[in-house]
Amino acid sequence: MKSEIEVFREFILNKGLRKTPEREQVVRAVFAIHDHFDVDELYVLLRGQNEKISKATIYRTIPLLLESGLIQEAYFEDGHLHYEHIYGHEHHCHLRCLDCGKVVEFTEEIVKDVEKKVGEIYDFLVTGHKLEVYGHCGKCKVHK
Amino acid sequence: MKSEIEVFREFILNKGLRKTPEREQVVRAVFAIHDHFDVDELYVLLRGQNEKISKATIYRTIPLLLESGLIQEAYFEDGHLHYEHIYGHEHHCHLRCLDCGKVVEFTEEIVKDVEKKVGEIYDFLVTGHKLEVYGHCGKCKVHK
DNA sequence: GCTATTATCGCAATTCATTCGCAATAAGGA
DNA sequence: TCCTTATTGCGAATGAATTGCGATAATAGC
Repeated sequence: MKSEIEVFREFILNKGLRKTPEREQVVRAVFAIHDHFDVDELYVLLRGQNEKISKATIYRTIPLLLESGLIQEAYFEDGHLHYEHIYGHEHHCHLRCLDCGKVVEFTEEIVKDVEKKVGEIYDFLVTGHKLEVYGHCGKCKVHK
Repeated sequence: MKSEIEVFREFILNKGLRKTPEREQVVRAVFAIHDHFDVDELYVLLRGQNEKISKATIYRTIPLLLESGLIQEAYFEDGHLHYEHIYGHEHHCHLRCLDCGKVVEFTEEIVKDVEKKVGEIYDFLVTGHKLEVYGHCGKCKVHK
């Protein structure tokens, strides 16, 4: 299996874009975080490693990572988007606590069937889905 | 079944808040739009009816509508949140075209089972879910 | 109904995420 | 190595959402 950097380089090449150290630093940072992340976390991480990358460059790299399928949007919270890397991971869904914000990942095969069925009914070429289940986690539901 | 205004009045009363014409205008606008909406659309709609409500008031009313269960966040797009009224409507999911942005609503009972199962496994009191399936619609997939 | 209290309103200013303009830099082809 | 131009970093600009504040108006108590 290709590494994320290899996948990214192929993508850059195919698009006729330029291979730059800044972009690859972002790719590495994204895959160094094994959790959901936002732009600011990437920035802090990279700056902490003495990389002098600018936030604008990170913002400009995000769409490339999305388009190349290395990351996806996970959720919108606290006024900004959060992402997660997906390359090399099996697809999963999120279970979120509405009180404390805790997020648990789970996998559910049956949603694949829903994809297929809905795609046929409405004549869509389905490429994916995002399922978020929410409620109150064990700790928080006590107070309800 | 109670009307949305009645539900809202009960909510306001229970919270010890005040019943104001501005808030109720927002409720009416929200239920006059039978589609997804954003704050600006509410503002334009209300202003077009010669209501002199301010945007700040709409922004301050949105959390009340969310908490009372009259509306929910539908998706984040074009840099801002979009909502939809849910009171009196059966739950539905969204099928979105990644190319033209077209959104189709569909219902899928089986997701209820997923909710139940996941809630038991992770000890969550599940209150709902949001499922978005995406891909390319009939018109757009031709060019792929 | 009248008055006092204070929640809510409108407005303008503020905050914060994200985008953009532009001059300097550097990637990659000739 | 040189040339073209994509990309960078910076700071300014944008735009959604929030907030401070004085004015207004909704309720509770009389």
